[in-house]
Amino acid sequence: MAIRQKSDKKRASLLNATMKLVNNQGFHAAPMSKIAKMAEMSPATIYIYFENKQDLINQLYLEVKASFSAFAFKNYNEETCVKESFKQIWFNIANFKINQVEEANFLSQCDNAPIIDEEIKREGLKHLQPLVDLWERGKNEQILKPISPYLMYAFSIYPLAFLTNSHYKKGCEINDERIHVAFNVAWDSIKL
Amino acid sequence: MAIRQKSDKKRASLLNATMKLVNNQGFHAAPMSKIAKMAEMSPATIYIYFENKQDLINQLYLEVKASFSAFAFKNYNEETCVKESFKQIWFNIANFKINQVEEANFLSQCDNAPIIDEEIKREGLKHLQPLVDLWERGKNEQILKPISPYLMYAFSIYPLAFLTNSHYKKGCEINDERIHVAFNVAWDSIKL
Amino acid sequence: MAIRQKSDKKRASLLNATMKLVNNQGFHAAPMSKIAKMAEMSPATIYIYFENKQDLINQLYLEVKASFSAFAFKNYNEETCVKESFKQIWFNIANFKINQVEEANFLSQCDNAPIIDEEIKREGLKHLQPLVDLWERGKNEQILKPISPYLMYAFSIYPLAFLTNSHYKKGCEINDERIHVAFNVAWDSIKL
Amino acid sequence: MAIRQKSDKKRASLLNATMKLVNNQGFHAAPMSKIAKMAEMSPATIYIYFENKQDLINQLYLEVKASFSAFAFKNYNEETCVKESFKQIWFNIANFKINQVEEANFLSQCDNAPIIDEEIKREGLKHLQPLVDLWERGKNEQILKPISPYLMYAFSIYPLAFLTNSHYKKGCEINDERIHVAFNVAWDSIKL
DNA sequence: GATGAATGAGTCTTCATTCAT
DNA sequence: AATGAATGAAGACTCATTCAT
Repeated sequence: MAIRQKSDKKRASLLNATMKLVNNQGFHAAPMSKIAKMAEMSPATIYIYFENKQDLINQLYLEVKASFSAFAFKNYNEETCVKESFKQIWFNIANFKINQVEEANFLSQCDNAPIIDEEIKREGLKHLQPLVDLWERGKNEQILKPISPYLMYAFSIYPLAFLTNSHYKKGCEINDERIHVAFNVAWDSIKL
Repeated sequence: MAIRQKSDKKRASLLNATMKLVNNQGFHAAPMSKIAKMAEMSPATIYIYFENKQDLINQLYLEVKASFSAFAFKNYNEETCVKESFKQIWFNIANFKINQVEEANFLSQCDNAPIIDEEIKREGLKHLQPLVDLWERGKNEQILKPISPYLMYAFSIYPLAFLTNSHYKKGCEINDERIHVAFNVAWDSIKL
Repeated sequence: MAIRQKSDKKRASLLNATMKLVNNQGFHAAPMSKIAKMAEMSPATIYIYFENKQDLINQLYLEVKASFSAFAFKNYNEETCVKESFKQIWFNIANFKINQVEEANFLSQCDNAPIIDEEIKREGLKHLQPLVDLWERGKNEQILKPISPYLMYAFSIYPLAFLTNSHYKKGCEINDERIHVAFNVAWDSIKL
Repeated sequence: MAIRQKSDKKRASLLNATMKLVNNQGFHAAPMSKIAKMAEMSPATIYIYFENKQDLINQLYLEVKASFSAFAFKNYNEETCVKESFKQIWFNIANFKINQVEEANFLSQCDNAPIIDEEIKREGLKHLQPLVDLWERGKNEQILKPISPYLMYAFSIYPLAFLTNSHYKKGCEINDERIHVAFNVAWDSIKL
C-alpha cells in the first residue's frame, strides 16, 4: 500500500521538456524557468521531483541511455552466429539514431561536453555489456580481429553518430540502401 | 603620434583561456569574467578584441579548426600512392588529437553541441577538401570503396575522436602499437 | 493551494521610488538597483512586476497622467457657464502642480525628454478631451477666441508648468493672490 | 602671440555631436564614445577640450543659450514703442524655435530635466535682461499689466515652446497666419 | 595635442533556488 | 504535493575616464 503521490507523468513531462530545450539551444539555454513552463508547472515543482538542475540532467541522461540500450538489444538472440547477432544490434542502434532523433542528439551532446557527472556516465555504460560479450565470442571464434572493445566500438558503432548527425543536418541523406552499405563498411573494419 | 596597439598576445591569451575553460567545465561555465581573469585583464578589455561572447567562441573555433587542418596535411605529398597519402594524413590527425588534447577536445565539443553558428561551422569545413580529393582518386584507381566521403570520414577518421577521448579519460591508453593497429582497422574499412 | 500573490503595495512602492529618483537626478541616474533599494526589495523582484525598465517608466507615466487628469476634472460641472467651468479646471490643475510637486515634476520631465515611448504618450493624452470639448463650447457661444485647442492649451494651461517650476526652485513664490492674478492673465489670453 | 593650439573647430564639432545625440535619444543615450565617433575623433581627445561629461553638457547649454539670446534681440531697437519692441523679440524667438529646431529642442530638454547644474542655468538666464527691462518700461507706461516678469514670461513666451514642439511632432502645423494669431493671443495676455 | 587601448565600476537583466502559503 | 512570489549572486555588456605612447 505504498503511497506514490508524486506523479510519474509530471516527472516524464519534465524530462521531456529538458531534453527538447537542451537539444535545440544547448545546455546554457535551458533554464529551469523555461523547463517548468514547457512542462506546464511551477519552477518550484521541479524541486519536488529532482534535487537540483544537475540531478535533473543526470537522471535524464540515465533514462535516455537505458532506453537506448534496451532498443539496441531488441530481438537480440545470443544463439545466432556472430555476424547475424552483430547485424541485429547494429541495425537496432542505427534505427534508434535515425528514428529517435531527439534522444540520439541528446546523448551525443552529453557524451562530448562536460555536463554529465563522470560517475553517472560510467553507470550509463554498463548496459552495453552484452555487445562486449558478443565481440569476445567473435574473437574466440576467430571471426573478429583480436582488438580491444574500445577499437571495436570506435570503428563499428561510433561512426553511426556522425552519419545520423549528417543526415539530421541535411548534409547526407540516409536511405535503406546506404545504411546497408554502411553496415558492410562497419563489418569490414572489425572482421578478421 | 604613436599609440598603444592591439596586441596579438592579448588576443591569443583570451582565445587560450576560453578554450581551457570551455574544455574543463563546458560552455555554460565559461563566463566572460572568468575568461578575463584567466587571461589577466579586465572583462571590458575582451570587447576590444571581440564583438561579443559568440564572436569570441566563433573565432576560437575557426582558429583551432584552421590549426587542425594545417596539421592534418603536414608533409602530405599528393604524388605518393593512395594508401601512403592516406596514412600520412591519418597519422597526422591521430597525432594532433593525442598531442594537442585541448584543441581536439574543444573541436569535438563544438561539433556536438549547438554553440557555434552553423555558418561558421561550414566555413571551418572547407580546409578538408584535399582529403576528399584523395578519396576520389582512390575510388578512381579502384583502391577504395565506391562510397560517399561522408561514409569515408565516418569510418576512417571519426573513430579517432572516440579513441583519443577514451585515452584522455584513462579508459583505454593509446600507445604506438595500438595506434598502428587502429590504422589498419581504419584502412580495412574503406579499402576495396 | 493558497499562494503568495503579487502585492499592489510593492508595485506602488516601485513606481513611487522610480518617480522620486527620476525627479531628483534624472532618468540616467535612476538605475534599477537604486530603485530596488529605495523600494526595499531585490532588483530581481522588479521584473516580476514589470517587463523591463522602459515598461516600468511607461506604466509610471500612464499612472501619473491618469491621476493628474482625474484631479483636473474634480468637481467639474458641465452645466455651469464656460468661464466658471474653465476656472474650476484651471485651478484644479494649478493646485495639482503646486501640491503634488513630485507628480507634476515627473510629467514635465517626461513631456520634454525622449524617455517615454510616443505611443504611450498619445495614450496618456486622451483624458483631456473634456477640456477640449469645453473650449469648443466656449467658441460656439462666442465667449472664447476662434483658435485651435493647441493654442488654447499653450497660452492658458502650459504656462502653469513654468510658474510652478519657478515656485519649486524658489525663483518666484506662488501665493493665493498671485495665483488669482495668473488666472486672469490666462483668461485674458483666450477670451474673446 | 598667445598660442591657441586647441582647435575651435574640434570643440564646435564636439558640441554639435553632443546636441544631436542628446536630442535624438536623450541624455542617457549619448555616451562619450558615440559623441567622439560622431565628431570623428578619439574619446580621449574630448578631455582635452572639456573637463568631463558634465562640463561638456554645461558648456553646450551656455553656448546654445547665448546663441538663442543673441537671436532673440536681433534688430531690437529700444526706441520703438513697447508693443513694436515686444513684437520684434517675440517673433525672433518664434523664428528661432521654428528654424533652429535642434537648439530649441535641446534647451527645452535641459530646462525640464535635472541635467544642467543649477548654477549654470542661472548664468544662462542673464542674457534675457533687456526683455525684462522692456516689460518694466511697459508697466511704467501703463501699457502692460503690473505683474512680475515670471508671469510675463510664462504667458507670453513660454507657450511658444509648446507650439513649436507640437509643430515638430506633427501635432499642429505652424504657418504664417497661425503664428500671427498666436502673437495676438500672447499680447492679449500681458497687455493692460 | 592627439589617440587607441585599457579598465573598475556600474548597467540591465536572468538564473537556480527557496519561501510562504 | 504544488505553486507564484521572492531573491542573492551572477551573467553579458557598457561607460566615463585614464594610460601610455
